[in-house]
Amino acid sequence: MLTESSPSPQRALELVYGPGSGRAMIMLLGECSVSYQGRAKSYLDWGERLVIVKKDGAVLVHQAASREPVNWQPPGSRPIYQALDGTFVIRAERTKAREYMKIEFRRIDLLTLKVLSDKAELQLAGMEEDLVNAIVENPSLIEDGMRIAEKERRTESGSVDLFGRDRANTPVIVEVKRGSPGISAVYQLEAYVTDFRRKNCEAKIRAFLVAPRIPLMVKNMLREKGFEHCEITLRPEFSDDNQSKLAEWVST
Amino acid sequence: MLTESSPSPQRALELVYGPGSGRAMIMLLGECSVSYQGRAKSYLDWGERLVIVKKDGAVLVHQAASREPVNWQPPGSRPIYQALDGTFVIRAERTKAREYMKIEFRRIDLLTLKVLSDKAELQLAGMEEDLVNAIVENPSLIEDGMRIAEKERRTESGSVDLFGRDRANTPVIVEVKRGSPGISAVYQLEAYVTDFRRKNCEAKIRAFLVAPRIPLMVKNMLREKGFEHCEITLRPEFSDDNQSKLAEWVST
DNA sequence: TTTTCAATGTCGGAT
DNA sequence: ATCCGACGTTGAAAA
Repeated sequence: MLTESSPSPQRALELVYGPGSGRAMIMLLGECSVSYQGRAKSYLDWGERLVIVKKDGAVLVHQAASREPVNWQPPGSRPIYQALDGTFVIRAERTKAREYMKIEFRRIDLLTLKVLSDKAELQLAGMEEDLVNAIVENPSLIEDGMRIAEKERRTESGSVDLFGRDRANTPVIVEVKRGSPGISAVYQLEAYVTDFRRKNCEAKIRAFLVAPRIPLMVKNMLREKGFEHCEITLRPEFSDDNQSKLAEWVST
Repeated sequence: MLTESSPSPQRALELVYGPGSGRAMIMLLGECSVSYQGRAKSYLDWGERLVIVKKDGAVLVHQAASREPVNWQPPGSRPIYQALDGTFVIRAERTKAREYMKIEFRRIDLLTLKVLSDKAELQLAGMEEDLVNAIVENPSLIEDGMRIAEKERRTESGSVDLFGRDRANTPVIVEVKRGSPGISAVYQLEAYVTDFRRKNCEAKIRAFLVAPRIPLMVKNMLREKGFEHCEITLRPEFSDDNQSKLAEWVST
């Protein structure tokens, strides 16, 4: 790790182009301004911020508040550094999307470089796919006698998460949302139902919207269109050996 | 600014609870593991990362790559710090959503605190609203003779960006997207058109989807449903005195 | 507070 | 490469 307080622009240049800097994460604390042009255009006047340059070309400008960077460049940019007129400049260009960002530091309080050694990958549970899989394994969560025939059925009017048949062998489509579904989920169901009826000359089809919680407005729309809904909440759990990690988490 | 290399957990505790720490941004570089439970559940095994704690309660865990933090807590959490068994622990709980995150450091390479002085706000141009306004000012961008009567018309079947009439006085609705629109944009148009026809007993209505670029599949769906589309790209520009900043940007 | 929708969304997977 | 949909989306504005 390499860290230095109040480096001059020249000194900063030496550091960011020094040995091993290509694989290092670079952090700068200081007073800067930021210009961006690409899909949109922005300008951020002088102020103190934290700038992070990652080895994959991601560049983040963080202000004192908010989870989101105020300016950024996604991975894939190629940052270059310059010392100009007593300022330290970072330019990051994304060739793929023709997007440019320029960060100008007129004061650097702290410059840090560190190669991060990190082989771990995030283990994550509780996403929409987990809920879909739970229903596939136990279709009676939706209704007794339900059978799931297909997952991720894609058609020209979009994709539906589950396709199956109920006890009476009536076709059933199921749209699953892990969060609070909006009106668009109803549109999606409706579009698929319309498409199905036209294609299969089959008048009868049932449509379910499954989510942990469904807003009243959405429920009303569903009822109005003759669709059904089903509120299912799953406690997020890791599937297998990660259970040990889970146990650890709960205990502490 | 306060920065220290390889502080002990006890020393780190003194620093993060020291004077002025409440308003400071806290940055930690070191080896940590992260557990999260809330809307989902996750575990991230030991590895070297950058952790940022902001004054608004936002907590970010950044790995060596990607624009996104691997774990985080949104603004509003209240982080607490502990020194336990030779480790330094950050716990951040979001009361509102009942979400918990625990970060455990078994080695801290660098701990930095800094109060960021930053009064600037981002100036941004090129959003969807700018495209909508451009069409309002010059409706012929869509079609000759077009008149816009209403902006942001919201109904129970959703909202449509623009409402107007064409040369023949036929009602026209326009949905505007600044990015590449998905199928859901077509659903939205269709829902509105259906609603309009039912409510107004007026058979004729035209529907436009406007975007810089429209995927083929979406175009096909539009054609199939009798809707129209229009590809418009606007160069993002600041509206007024910010032009000076723009000029500066272009010149450098 | 809840709902709704945009975002320089980002990201991953499938075609 | 484009397209498509999920995301612990986040964030802001309106009801």
